[in-house]
Amino acid sequence: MADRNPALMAGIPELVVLSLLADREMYGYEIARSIKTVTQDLLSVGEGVLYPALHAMESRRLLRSRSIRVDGRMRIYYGVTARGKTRLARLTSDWRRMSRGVESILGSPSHA
Amino acid sequence: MADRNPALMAGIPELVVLSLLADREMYGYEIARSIKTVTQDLLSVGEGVLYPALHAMESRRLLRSRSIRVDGRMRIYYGVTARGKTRLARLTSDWRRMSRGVESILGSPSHA
DNA sequence: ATACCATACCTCGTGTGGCAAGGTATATGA
DNA sequence: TCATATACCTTGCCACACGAGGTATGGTAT
Repeated sequence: MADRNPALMAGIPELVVLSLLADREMYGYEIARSIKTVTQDLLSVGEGVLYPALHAMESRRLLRSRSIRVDGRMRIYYGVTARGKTRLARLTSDWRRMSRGVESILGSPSHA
Repeated sequence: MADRNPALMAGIPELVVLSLLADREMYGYEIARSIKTVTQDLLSVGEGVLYPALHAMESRRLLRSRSIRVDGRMRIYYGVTARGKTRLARLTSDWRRMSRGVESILGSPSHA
């Protein structure tokens, strides 16, 4: 995992967390591992970023949570609310727009 | 132009400015306009972001500048240094990695 | 018993960096 | 004379990623 460009990561945790949870409920630790495995280590969201993000998203009503005790360990499962789905759609749109914009500059030496 | 997502824009100005200037020298005001036209309004970097960014990049020796007086108005042309080219390569690589990572999550409901 | 690691949650302090809102000044056209 | 485009600039605020640390449990190896 060569990366670590904090600036480029801004806004990404919210987007990928919403996207993952839209598919199924997950708990924090699981989300962190999922991001690594699904992206094949292209992305990684540390716990110092993930947990505060989850709390912020819950307080903004994008997520709801429920605590479950499994094998003596506590897990907090998160799911996406209706508001969260709307937010996901918006973020996805913003991301694609941005991404296309960047690619249009990276991929075009004007050669004029 | 649809609205802005400040978080997702983080790191982008440095990348696109380096990319544009790698092609040819430009001055600040021109860069701002170019970003809009080249991306067809997908991206926009305001002057409150651009000028501080240019100064920061110059002090980090990624850019060099020269002032020229044209039609009574001053213009400060910026060009990319060798260090800047290295930085551009790095940022481009980081961006593509990140972008692929995000797409791999957005484009894959696990359905498992 | 005693390490040790994986699981599973958490917070705090620091630094980077986008952004709006302001400012200065010149040339041009109405 | 007034507005608009050009062309530069700074300040203050705030969002956010990150590393480094902390708590606690269960299983496994020594």
